[in-house]
Amino acid sequence: MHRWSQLFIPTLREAPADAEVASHKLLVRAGYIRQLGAGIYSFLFLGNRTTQKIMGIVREEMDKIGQEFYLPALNPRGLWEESGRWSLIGENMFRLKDRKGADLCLGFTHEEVMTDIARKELRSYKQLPQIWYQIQTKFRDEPRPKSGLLRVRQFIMKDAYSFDIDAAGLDVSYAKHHDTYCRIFDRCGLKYMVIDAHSGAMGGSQSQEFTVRTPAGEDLVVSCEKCNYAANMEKATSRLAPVEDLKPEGDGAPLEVHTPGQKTIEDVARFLGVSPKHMLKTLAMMVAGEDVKTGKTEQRALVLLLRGDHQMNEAKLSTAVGGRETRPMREDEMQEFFHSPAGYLGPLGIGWAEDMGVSIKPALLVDEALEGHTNLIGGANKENYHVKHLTPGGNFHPTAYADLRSVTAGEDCPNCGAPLRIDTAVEIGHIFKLGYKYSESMGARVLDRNGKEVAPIMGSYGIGIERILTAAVEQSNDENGFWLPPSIAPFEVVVVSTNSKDEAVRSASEDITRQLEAAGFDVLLDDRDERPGVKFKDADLVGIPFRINVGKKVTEDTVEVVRRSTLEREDVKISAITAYFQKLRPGLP
RNA sequence: CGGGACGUAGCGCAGCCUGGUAGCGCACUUGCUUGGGGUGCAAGGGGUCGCGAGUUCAAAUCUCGCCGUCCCGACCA
Repeated sequence: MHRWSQLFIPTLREAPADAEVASHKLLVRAGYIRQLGAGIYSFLFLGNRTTQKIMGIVREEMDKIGQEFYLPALNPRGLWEESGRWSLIGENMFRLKDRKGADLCLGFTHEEVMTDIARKELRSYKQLPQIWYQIQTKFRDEPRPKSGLLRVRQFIMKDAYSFDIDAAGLDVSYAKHHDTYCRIFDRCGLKYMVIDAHSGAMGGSQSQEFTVRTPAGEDLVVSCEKCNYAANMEKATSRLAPVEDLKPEGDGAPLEVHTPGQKTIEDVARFLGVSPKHMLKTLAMMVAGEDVKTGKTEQRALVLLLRGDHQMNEAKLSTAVGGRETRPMREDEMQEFFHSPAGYLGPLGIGWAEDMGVSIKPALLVDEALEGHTNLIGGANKENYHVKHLTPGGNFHPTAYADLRSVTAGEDCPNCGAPLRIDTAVEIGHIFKLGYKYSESMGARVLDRNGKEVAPIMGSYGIGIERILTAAVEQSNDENGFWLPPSIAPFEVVVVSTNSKDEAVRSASEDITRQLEAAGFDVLLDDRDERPGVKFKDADLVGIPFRINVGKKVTEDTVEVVRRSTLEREDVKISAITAYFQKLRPGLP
């Protein structure tokens, strides 16, 4: 029997001053966690119980599709050099040296280790598919740990890796994970969204994130109220309201107009009496590229055109340039390439590259929203002048069209046309078709049906264990505390003995606890010699979804059941208490 | 890494400007009291004032350096 009086549950009346988000404040106050350093937390009794329950659910569901491994956190440098990530990841990886001076790192994820096992052991398509997973601690030297458990440097992650003989197989493995993740998060009682995600510069064809809406989140999620469209900001698109192009003046040839001192889009639009929608936003960038002949890294000029009222999205730009690094062009570089001051750049009169391949000519990327539009207004590449009648594909020729803009709230859903909303959210899971990146670079090969050597195709799939807890707390809290879904709460029921001096109350509390435990419930008995008010406050704080108040009414065989989420109270006969909770199962809210 | 703030008892804070006995609330210990929403009274315990140098007769307080934590930004396979 779990007696509060014998346990270590250090609740606090006040939250630490440096806690900002609700989950951080409450998990500390409820005695779940204590901070050891920036982004490093200890889990105490209640916190550990909860993460164990979460891991239990994850394990049960993952075991239906895969096999659990236990892998080293300490990894030798060589392995990570093979995949290229030793240098690619940079400062975000914890590195150390052993006594002999050999370089090691602490596992960031486990693609390398899993692929190493695969390449040493897998020989034939007959051994595929394989799904291997682990639930272990990951280390990341985050530049800025923050928000309690949301962004930390050491955390538990369930990560899984699939190996298939072909893309069709990967589709199956991916779908299995998708369904398993839905079951896991359903069982954890979370209200989550599955969103299309940016696959990153690492390649990979498909990727979805499982996210939970909360103001504490760091991801921006675009979602449709009507249909199930949802996507990461880095990936989201929208249907734009039609824009009627400006009518050409005269013969429609490019026409310079004097715009003295008008630099910003808004200034110029107002000055000329047009909407920013008819303006071109011109962004000059430098992009890192490699010279084919010399192999040297060099900078290349890149100009982006967006509609005047649109915002450029860096992740989309990164995708458009194949993951190469970009940065804004400096003023002196603008002079060099365009002989134009900032604020007056435009696409006319410049020899743009014909394709995105290596070329010494600057590239012109035009946002898809501008495709087909005519008579736009942009800079004239000279101070105090803009140009009317600019038409992409007409009087200037883009190197390519690409999706470069960020969606804004209220634009139309690309599926159904209903308005889109934008929320912050916490990422709790991510599934990812990796492709051949690791199997190729690390030399994993199996023989296919025809005896031909091929690289297996991989997927990787992660779940942040603590983030499930954090998201659940963020989702269900008030100023007095929080309540967890029964499936992941440290206890399902707390029995509050309101008067420890009253023998009838005391023994009834014990009986009820014993009964419920016998029926398989996780019960915490608050038998402390405290005033009822103190116990009620603590019970409200610590995340347990149900409370039984045992008080004066024991003489009438009655106790009070309080549902933490709604604070609804209900009198229940002691003799019927087990049946009462059994009826709530398994669909406890 | 850039900008800002903070570091005094377990937690929350005052004291610092203007140098001189380290203080308050909660928590903790003991006794009494109370017993359905952090009960009341009384008596106690607990501090290298983040660390190190310097200035001074004297430093929590002034100066310099370091360390740590938080917030904004950059970053985020």
